Amino acid sequence: MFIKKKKIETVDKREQLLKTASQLFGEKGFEAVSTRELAKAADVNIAMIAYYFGSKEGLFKAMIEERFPKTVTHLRNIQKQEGSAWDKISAVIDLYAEKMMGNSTFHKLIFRELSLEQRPEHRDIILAGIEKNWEVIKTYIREGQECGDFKEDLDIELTIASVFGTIFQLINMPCWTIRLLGEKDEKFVKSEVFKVRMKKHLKEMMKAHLFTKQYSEKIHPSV
Amino acid sequence: MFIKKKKIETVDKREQLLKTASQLFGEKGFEAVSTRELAKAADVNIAMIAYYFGSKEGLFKAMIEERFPKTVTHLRNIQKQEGSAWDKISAVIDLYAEKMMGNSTFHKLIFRELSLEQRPEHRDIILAGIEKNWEVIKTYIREGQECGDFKEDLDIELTIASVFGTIFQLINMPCWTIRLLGEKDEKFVKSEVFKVRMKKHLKEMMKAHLFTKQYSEKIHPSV
DNA sequence: ATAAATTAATTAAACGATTGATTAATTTAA
DNA sequence: TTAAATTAATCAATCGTTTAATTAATTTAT
Repeated sequence: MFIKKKKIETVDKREQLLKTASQLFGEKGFEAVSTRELAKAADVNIAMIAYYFGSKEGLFKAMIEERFPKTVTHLRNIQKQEGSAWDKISAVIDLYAEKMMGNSTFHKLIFRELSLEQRPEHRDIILAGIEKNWEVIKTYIREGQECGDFKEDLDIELTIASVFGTIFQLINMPCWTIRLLGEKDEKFVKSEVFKVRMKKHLKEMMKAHLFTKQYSEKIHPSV
Repeated sequence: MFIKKKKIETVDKREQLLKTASQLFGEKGFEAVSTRELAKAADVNIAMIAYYFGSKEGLFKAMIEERFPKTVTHLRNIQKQEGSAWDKISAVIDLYAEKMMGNSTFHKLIFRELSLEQRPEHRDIILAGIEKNWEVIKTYIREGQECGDFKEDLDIELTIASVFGTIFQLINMPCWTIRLLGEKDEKFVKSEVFKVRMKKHLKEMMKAHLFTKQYSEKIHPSV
């Protein structure tokens, strides 16, 4: 009943629906967006939601599954490149800063879904996509520990939570962030200036947190 | 039509509504909770929502305004106590860890509201309540800088974002946290064990981040 | 190659259910 | 006795979904 043969010349209304859903659900939340509003914004007839996705819920699920960023590939590419453990952590910070700033409405939606006790099935899909990434990041931290650069007694999991939490807090609540920074326009949170500042802070904080005192003295010799 | 004389002996149904609203809105989100479900869970007639709060929206707003934690008083109490700048930062971490863990459904709701582009009026109420707190925390960090304990070139605002972001990430997305930590039960996120672990991580990270290398050597002399 | 048959895509209209809100009547307390 | 508190019933509006009809594209048969 669903996917069959395909017309080749018409505008892809399925894709329009996915795009609009990501935008509106991200801004307003799943329940706050009606199918009528969504269809109108996507310039598509309401019935196309059922036609392509079965239901509003089905559209939401498809959107998560199809739009979920395949970050694990990028993370593993970092491994292949030469460089110290710190270089890899630094690259991880860059990667997530770029990904989450470049797709902030989608990430709002993802994390909001994780904070809700609705739709546990969706939470499982999301978490399955994220979990693999943590293992790669853990590898890099352990690598730094094994070569003696990083502290032995780190709480690796909560360190990861701090990196994600910082980016999430800043990106997903723009109104919070601009008030904290004394800015006027919420667009600042999407600016290059802010991205550079966020990366700098995270790297400096993580440097201080991860490196042993010995290493810290090596690269920052005291007077 | 709204607040008038008050019975003294009857169960306070207004309070029941506020309590239930905080719980259900926190778990499911504002739009996902119907007035009927809410009234039933509060064991109260639907019409009481309009009677006491005018509307569902009014209940939500009243709940935010009346239940919003008055943290700024506790923060200023920290100032009064004797102790180094670090002692104060440490007390701030303890305070927020306790507050947010002790009232996690409410905080879910607050932060979710900030991530939405709905109801800007509510965002303003929330932010007005938070903003004052930041100023107090900034004072403590500057105090540490002035006495030479803390680094001069800190990004104070983003440091605050890291503390909030870490706690928020861990508390408000329990399913995320237990997957990261390899735990089975979401109740772990509410446990004393976890609270201690979170505080320890945050304090160690902030110590490394805030203190100058000189100070770090003083309290952690190298071999 | 072309007409007929078939299937996919799209539409406007309507479905029953549920939504938040309100009514008018009743109970409760002062 | 009077005003506050509470109730069951009902309101119009909107919800997600479905229908039945139509158009557009593709396949099949000639």
